[in-house]
Amino acid sequence: MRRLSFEERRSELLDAAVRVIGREGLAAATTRAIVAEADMPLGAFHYVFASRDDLIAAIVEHITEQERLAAWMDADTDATCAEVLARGLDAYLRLLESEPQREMTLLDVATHAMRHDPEAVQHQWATYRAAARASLSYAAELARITWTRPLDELAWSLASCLDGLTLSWLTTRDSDAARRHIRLLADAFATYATPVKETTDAH
Amino acid sequence: MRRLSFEERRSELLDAAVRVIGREGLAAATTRAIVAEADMPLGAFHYVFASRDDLIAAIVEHITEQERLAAWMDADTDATCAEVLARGLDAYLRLLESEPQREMTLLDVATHAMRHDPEAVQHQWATYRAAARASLSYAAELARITWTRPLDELAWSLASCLDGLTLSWLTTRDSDAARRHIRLLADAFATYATPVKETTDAH
DNA sequence: GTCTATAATGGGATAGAC
DNA sequence: GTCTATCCCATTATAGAC
Repeated sequence: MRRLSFEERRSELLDAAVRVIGREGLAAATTRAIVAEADMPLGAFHYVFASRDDLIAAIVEHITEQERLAAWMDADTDATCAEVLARGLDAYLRLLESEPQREMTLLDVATHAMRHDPEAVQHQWATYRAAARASLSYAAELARITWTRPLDELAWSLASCLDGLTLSWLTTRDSDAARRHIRLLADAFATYATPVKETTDAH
Repeated sequence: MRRLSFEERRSELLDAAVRVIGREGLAAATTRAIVAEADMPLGAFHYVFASRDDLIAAIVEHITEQERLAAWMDADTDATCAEVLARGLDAYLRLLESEPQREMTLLDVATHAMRHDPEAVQHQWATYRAAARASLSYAAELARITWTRPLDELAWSLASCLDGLTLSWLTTRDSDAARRHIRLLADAFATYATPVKETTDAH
């Protein structure tokens, strides 16, 4: 029918697979379901991917490229460190609430890859950690503070807390409790902030 | 061959299923693989379970009965609140390190059940939260403190942090970072502790 | 290059002999 | 009650027509 380049086909199949997994889970993402979602004939699948396993491996990398902390902090006002962090975490929670399938897809693929491709998972989580690190740096800038503990350590902790927030919200769907938890987390991290000397503030 | 009661059979099949899922993941836990693990003929499966879905649903409940915080805190010394908590969290981490399959099984089953039986997952996480609550109460007793925030709120947060610790350790396998994170968590929760007046200490 | 038709496998469930 | 043999379906992968 229509003529697609290798890359277009690959990309459409990956997107279709992500949609199917989001709706019905990894187990339901058969080659048939994926090509149906992408509106291609079954045979087209193997133009691009050697096997179903091959596609699933590709999904791990495909997902990693997406930023988890996309809509993070806003440079709004003169907020305290805890407020800046709480706002950032709340933005993440709102993303989670609006697109829970996104993170469920992530969990599905991650649990699969933990067994079949551990290195890919470690790489994926390293990406999250880097994002957490960047967010902490940015928060420090906004709140005009510096961190009193190594940024890498705090980033590991923040990434871990985000994992926990994700899993516990997905399982309980208790948004009020999640928001109370966010306040607690923000306060906890703010403990490791100290005001930076302003240049305009010198004596 | 040998004659087993309904309950014995059921229990052996569930245990076998948990072992298979632990080793190879939920997708690999076919009826054939499970009965092979339990050393039963294929037909025996349907003596007990109407279908494979039926067994998977039963696994969720079966797992929930197991305590996640089994080996928690020891009543050892006159420790501070943060120390008691850190020791408890460290005990959990050691359990995780020694039996990672246990938690991977849990994740596999939970992600499956999130789509197919959300209520069962909420029930499972409610159990974890109750265990977290009990642990916080016990820690308060050991460290002779009371909590300055509602116990239920702190329990939700602790359970969430445990979820995060689990997921981030499983994905990174970085035990050193996990232990640094545990110190941070213990300090954060200790923030909400205040010394209780001792009865021997009155006036 | 594209797609249909089919081979080959593996799985859930069950019938029916013992 | 127990287990073997089998049915039937869904799946992956491919061969081969267009």
